[in-house]
Parts: sequence; structure tokens; C-alpha cells
Amino acid sequence: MTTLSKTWDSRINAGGYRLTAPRRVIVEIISASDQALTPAEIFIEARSRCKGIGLVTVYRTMEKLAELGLVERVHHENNCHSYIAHRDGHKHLLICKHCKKTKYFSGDDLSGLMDSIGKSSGFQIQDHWLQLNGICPDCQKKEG
Amino acid sequence: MTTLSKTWDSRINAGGYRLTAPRRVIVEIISASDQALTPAEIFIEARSRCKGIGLVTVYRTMEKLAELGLVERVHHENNCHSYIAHRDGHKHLLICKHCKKTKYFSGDDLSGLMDSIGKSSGFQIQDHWLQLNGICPDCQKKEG
DNA sequence: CTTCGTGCAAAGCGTTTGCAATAAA
DNA sequence: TTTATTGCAAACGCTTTGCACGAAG
Repeated sequence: MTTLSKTWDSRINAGGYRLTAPRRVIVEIISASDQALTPAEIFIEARSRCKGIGLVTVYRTMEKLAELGLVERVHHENNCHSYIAHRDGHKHLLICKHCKKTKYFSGDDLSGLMDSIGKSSGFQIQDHWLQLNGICPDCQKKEG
Repeated sequence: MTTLSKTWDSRINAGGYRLTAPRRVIVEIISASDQALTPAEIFIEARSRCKGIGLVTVYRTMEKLAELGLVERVHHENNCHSYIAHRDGHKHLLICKHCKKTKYFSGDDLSGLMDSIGKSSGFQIQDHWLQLNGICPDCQKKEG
């Protein structure tokens, strides 16, 4: 178990949730991954480490991790969601259209933009979602 | 029929698609709306103007309109998609968390940000998606 | 006339829920 | 012991597909 997932464990406890074997396995998988994973992907990996675990448990666990701010939801085009471990700092997502690899990047601060849009529209802006889509270096090589 | 939907009609023809009564109705609804509509919402309105129209036709038509670049897909939190008429210029979306009202806004050009991220990550960045979430003026008043 | 579009019903898929058994605290 | 959590199966909602009929070009 990594130091990282130990931190996760304490935050799960602090959130009033119990630490169970299935949850430990799910936390280890998502906290160790630097890219976004779908519930199904997590389930397949989890099942290989903890036989008998159910897909439902993955859904329920991811919901709680998202609530605790430990993971973020990533939205894809066609009704497909995945989750990525939350990292500190002001970051946004970079997604490869071919292999679906997802990385965080440190983006410019958009607060200036958000302030000006808020003033001109009258909206109280609370948060934002920025994704950049493109082709990752590996897939560029494969294409030639 | 508005001038706007006439333009849509010609683009549908130019795309090799036929102009049918259901499609005309759907185009009139989405082109006249300044906010994003779900397939179900479009269907309800369409049915009141063209009895017998099927929800399936709404899905298939929206798919073609998206392909033609006439509408854009809007992603919501929980597996819920909607569509909004595409407007020219560099624009992004502003969504109210309460009433789900969706508006375009003219945002700053993000090409500078995209260039620098592209260079540092090695990704070929093709497009981006920016949504701001907040509370619209009407909902702010209702809350007091 | 030929091809595309339609509506219906049914299937498909990801996700959620009801429930009794089980395990954490 | 008490309460949260689990896994299964079934339900659910949105979306897509197969098909025969009908309409556009």
C-alpha cells in the first residue's frame, strides 16, 4: 500500500465511511493510475485482485470518493463516464481521442475570464470544466 | 419559418439529407431556442407541432445536425445530454445549476493556452470544451 | 422508381435500487 | 451489537437497432 492510498484511507474514515477490502482495492487502483478509468475498467482490475467483488460496489465506491473530493468525474462524448484521481493545484484535463488516455495539465488560471463573464452575464459563477482534446505523443507515432 | 431555419434547411440538403416534415419541425425548435434542449424536451415540443412524430426521429435528426455542425452537444453531470444550436464565433457555455438554463458566452480566445499546453505535453490539441457552471440571475432572485 | 426516412417495438447498455447476508467499528 | 456495506438480481432510463411502411428526390 502506498503512502498515497494511506491518505485516502484516512479521508474515507474521516468521511464516516468504513474501510472494507473491496474499497481498499478500488482505492489502490484509482490512486495509482495517472489516467481516467471507467467503472468497468476499475471492476475488471479489481476483480483480479479481489475475487467476488461486484460492479455495483465499484459504482457505489466511486460515488463516495467523488463526494469526498478524492476523484473527479471525466465526461466523454457518448454517455461514458470515467474517474480520475484528484490532484492538487489548478489543473485541467487533456484527453487523447485515440487511446482515451487522460492526463492532468497545469493550466493558466481562468479566474480573470470567469470574473469578466460573471459581470457581463449576471451569473454567479461557481466552477468550471475545461477539457482539451487531441492526439497524444504515442498515438502520433503510431500514425506515422 | 425563420431565415435562420431556411439556412439550416439548405445545409441539410447540401449534406445529402432529405427535408422531411419531422426534420423541419425539429430544426425550427432547436434553431429558435437560445438554450440547450434534451432529446426528450425536443420530442415533447415536436409532438405538439407534428402529431405522430417519434422520439427515435429526434435522436436520429440530432445526430445528423451535430454531424453537420448545426448543433453542439452539451454534457451534464449524470449521463444527461442536450443539444444547443451552434452560433458563430468563439463561444463557450454558461449553465445554471438550478434551472439548467444554458447560454453561450463570448469567451476569451484560449488558443494561447492551447499552444503552450500542446508544446509542453507533446499532444496535438484539436479542440476544447469549456463550460462554466453557476447560478443565473433569475435563480439568484428566487433564492432571495 | 429508387433510396432515404419514418414509427413502432424490442433490444442494448450503463447505472441504480431492493434485499438478505456479511463484516466493520 | 449495531450499523454500514456487500453481491446478486432485477429494475430503470436513455439510446440504438431491426423492420416494414411511407415519402422525398
